[in-house]
Amino acid sequence: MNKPRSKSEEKRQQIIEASTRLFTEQGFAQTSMDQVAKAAGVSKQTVYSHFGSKDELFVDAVSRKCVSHNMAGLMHDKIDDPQQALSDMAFSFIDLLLTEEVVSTHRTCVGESEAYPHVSRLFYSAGPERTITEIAECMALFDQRGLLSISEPRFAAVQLLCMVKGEICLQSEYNVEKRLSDDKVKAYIHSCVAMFLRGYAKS
Amino acid sequence: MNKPRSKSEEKRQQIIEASTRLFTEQGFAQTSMDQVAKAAGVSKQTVYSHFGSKDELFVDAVSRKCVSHNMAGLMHDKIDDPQQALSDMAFSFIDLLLTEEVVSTHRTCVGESEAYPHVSRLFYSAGPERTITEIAECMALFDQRGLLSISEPRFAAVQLLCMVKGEICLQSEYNVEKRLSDDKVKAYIHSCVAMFLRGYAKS
DNA sequence: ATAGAACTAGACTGTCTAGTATGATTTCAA
DNA sequence: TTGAAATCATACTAGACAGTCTAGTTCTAT
Repeated sequence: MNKPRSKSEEKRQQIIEASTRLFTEQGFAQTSMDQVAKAAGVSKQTVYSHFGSKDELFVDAVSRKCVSHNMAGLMHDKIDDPQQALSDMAFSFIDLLLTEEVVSTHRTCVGESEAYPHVSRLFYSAGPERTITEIAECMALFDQRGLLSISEPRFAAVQLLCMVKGEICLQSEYNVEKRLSDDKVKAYIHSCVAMFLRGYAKS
Repeated sequence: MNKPRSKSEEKRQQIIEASTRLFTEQGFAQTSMDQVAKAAGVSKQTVYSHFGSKDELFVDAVSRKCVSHNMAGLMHDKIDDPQQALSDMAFSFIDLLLTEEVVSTHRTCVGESEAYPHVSRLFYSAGPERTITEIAECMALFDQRGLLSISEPRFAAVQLLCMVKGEICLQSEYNVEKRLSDDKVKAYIHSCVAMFLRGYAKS
C-alpha cells in the first residue's frame, strides 16, 4: 500500500499487512508467527529480522488500524442545518462502527487491553477520542451561531455519539445473533437526533 | 457460596469459583488448567472429572458472572420525580459498570466473542439487554403518568443508558490511564439527565 | 562481476499446556 | 467395618508455538 522502495521494504509491508489482518481477525493468542509468515508469503526468519518479537509485531501491526475516520468533515458543509448535519453524521458514524474491520479491531483491543494497554490506548486516542473532539468543535459552532444552546460542547458530542451507538453497536461487539432490523435502526437514529435537538434547543 | 451438600459438590464449587475469577481476570488463553486446579486447591484430575474440557469449564465459569443487576428497582420508589429517579439510577449504573468485576467480565466476553459467541451472548442478555428492558418499563410509566412524553420507551431507555456510560466507560474498557475526574463525571451525568428531561419534556 | 546484505526452507530447542494414566489415599454410605 | 467412589500427587503423551540456527539462494549496489 505504502511506497515500497526496496524489495526489503516490500517484504516488511507484506508482513505488516498480513499480521494486521490476522491479529485483528483472530486476536493475539490465536495468531502464530508461522501463520503470519505464511500469510505474508515470507519466511519466518524474515519476520524476525524485521520485528524482534511477536509483541513488537503486534504493537506495530495493530497500531496501523488506529486511524481516525473523519466524521466532522461532512458536517461542516451543512453547519447551518443541524438537523441534517447531525443525522447525516449519525448514519456515517454507525456505518463506520459496523465495519467488520472496526468491530474486529475494537474486540482485539478491548480483549488485550489488560496485557497491551499501550495498544488499546493508541486505538482509543486515534479513534473515539479524536472523533469526540471533532464533533465537539461542531457543537461549539452550533452554539456560536445561535442554532443550538450548548454550554458544554464536549459533553454534547459524547452524548450524541454514545446515544447513536446504542444497542446496535453493543450487539455487534457481543456478537449477538439477532440484530435490530434496518428500519428499527433508522427510526432509532432519527429519534436520537430529534431528542438531542429538543434537549439542546435555544430556549 | 451455594449450599455444598457433599464434599464433592464443595470441590465443584471451589473449581467454579477459582476458574471464574481467573478467566474473567486473565481471559481464556492466559489461564491454564494447572492454574485453575492450584487456585481451587484441587488436583487437576478432579477438575477434569467435574468438567470435561477447558472449553466446558470456561462456559460454565463465565456464565456465572452473567447476572443481572437490577437498576430499575431503585427507580420505582421515586417514580413521580423523574429528575431524582433518573439521576439516582444513572449514578448507580455508572458505579456498577466501573466495578472491577464487570469491567473484567466485559473485556473477556468481548475479546472471546468470536470464539465463544455463546458466552458473550449470555452476558449480553443477562446484562445490558435486561437492564434496557427494565428501564424501558420505567420510561413507559413516566409517559403513562404524564410526567414525560415518551412514545418509544425502549429507545429512550437505550438513549439514556448509553449517554450515561459515555466516555467514562469507554475509557475503562480501553484501560486508558488518564480518566475523567470525579467532578467531571458528576457534571456529565447531571448534564445527561437534564438534557434527557428537556428532550422528553411534555410539550 | 562481485561482495555483502537480505531472504528462503526447514530443522531444531525449549517451554508450555491440554488432556490422560496410575497407584496411593481419603470420604462416606450401607 | 468395608467397599466403592472420589480425590490426590505426579508422571506422562502429544502437540503447539516462540524463537534460533544453518546452509544455500537471490538482490542489489558498486
